[in-house]
Amino acid sequence: MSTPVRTRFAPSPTGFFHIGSARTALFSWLYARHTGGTFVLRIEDTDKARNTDEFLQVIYDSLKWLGMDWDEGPEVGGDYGPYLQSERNDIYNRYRDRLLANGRAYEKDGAIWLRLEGERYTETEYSYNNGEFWTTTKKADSAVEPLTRTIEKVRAEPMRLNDQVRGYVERAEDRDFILFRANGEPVFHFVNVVDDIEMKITHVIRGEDHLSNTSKHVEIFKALGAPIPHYAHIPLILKTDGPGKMSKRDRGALIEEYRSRHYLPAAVRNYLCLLGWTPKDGKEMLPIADIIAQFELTDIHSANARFDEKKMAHMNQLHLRSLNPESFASLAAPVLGEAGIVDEATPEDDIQRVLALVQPKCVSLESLPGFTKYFFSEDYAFDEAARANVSKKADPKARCAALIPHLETVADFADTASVDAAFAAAGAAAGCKATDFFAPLRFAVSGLGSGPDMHPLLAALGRDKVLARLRRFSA
RNA sequence: GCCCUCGUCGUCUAGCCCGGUCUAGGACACGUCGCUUUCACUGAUGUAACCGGGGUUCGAAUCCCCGCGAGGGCGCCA
Repeated sequence: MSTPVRTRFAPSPTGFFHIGSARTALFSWLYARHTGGTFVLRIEDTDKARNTDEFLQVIYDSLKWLGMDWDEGPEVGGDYGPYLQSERNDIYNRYRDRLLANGRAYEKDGAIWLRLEGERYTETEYSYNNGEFWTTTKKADSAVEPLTRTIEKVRAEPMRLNDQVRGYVERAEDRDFILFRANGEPVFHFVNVVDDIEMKITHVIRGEDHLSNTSKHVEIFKALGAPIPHYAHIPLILKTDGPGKMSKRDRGALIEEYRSRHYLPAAVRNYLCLLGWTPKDGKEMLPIADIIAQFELTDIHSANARFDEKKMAHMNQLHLRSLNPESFASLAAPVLGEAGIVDEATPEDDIQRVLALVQPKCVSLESLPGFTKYFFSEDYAFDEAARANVSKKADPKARCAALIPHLETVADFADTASVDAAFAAAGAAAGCKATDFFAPLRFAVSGLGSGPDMHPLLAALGRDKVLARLRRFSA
């Protein structure tokens, strides 16, 4: 191993934390952890008009929530700070002066431009529609007189990038571009490269939407005489349906949402890994240590992936099930408290017992309040879909009414043999299977179509509650 | 318009680099069935894909070319 790996995540605080940003951060973080390198967080807040402290906080919180700790950056410091671009103007000016001095930059219209090296020629651009200029050699057959302008172009040496994900990519810039705006502020391309140089970043891992920009960045590195880092352009996350990449407005696009819906961060992280990368051993659900151990940039896919909310939910369910009962309870109890299902007066033992009972059937913490309310209250709702389902085979009220006398003979509902006998007797009397009582019974006592296994459910609710609810329901 | 990238079940993907073991495997979703004690659980099972056309080859999902499709970039936004 030559130089130690340094990766970075460089978000700009202009909106909430997007799922695509989260995955970009994740891959950078994973690679740093895999190689024993350093993960740097740098905030690209050069666009003052769009940045807010609130969004900055969202970035920090989301990264922490997903378990991505940064070795250098805001809050933790480091040798190459400051880590907020808004505080690095002296550095940018120094690099600008260097380019001005070595002739690779010049001033025009008050802005600073990078001078490309190569043969120069002029070309006419035509605009036929909305004023955007597209270079073309032949005129379109439009009735309207086109706008025209003459621009200077350059036949520059193309960059030949050996991208870790995509292999060799060739692309040439063909015109000088802006480094500093007329108002004196540096643009993204420039600060991004300068910071990567200053922070000694060895691997730039970012979305494919930057692939075409990379030729600009390489030109800046070369003009500055700095070594070019390794690049890995990862695929984009597309909308579940419809065209284009996922945007902030799409459902499920914001990390905040999963947090507020009580998704397990480990599950979200695990799912994000699966979008664009596959574990070698074929196992999808993996602890983070295994992912870190296996993660290689060259295994990242090159095709874009569509976001699938259902698979994400499934991952969450798998992670939920795999929690030991103590962990599950410590996460679930606050959710019940927040939903008002339990309060300080609720005996801790009751809560623990219900959670232990329910964990094997639980699909999400989000659904847990509705899934457990009937344990703690007589005021539980009856699910209409479940009612329709239960009513298909037989009238649930009649079934429950038929069951009551048999259950009354059972003294203790924890006595499974007696409970079984009661079901058998009821079945014999009604001319149906013992299990035919289950669905109506469950619906009567819980208002739901599913829940814990029948024996433990009856035992947990107890004889009095079960019979009272049955009587009320069948009346 | 120009440039870059990508193209295996509805979705995420394995296989592709090093052609035959692929009548293309897994997962999610969906359908069916079982568990003579049910269900959002669990087990089994089914439907379903190599974008199209040429070429190379005894043989192509795998290599080459051309189409087509998808995504991205082309800002004094980041």
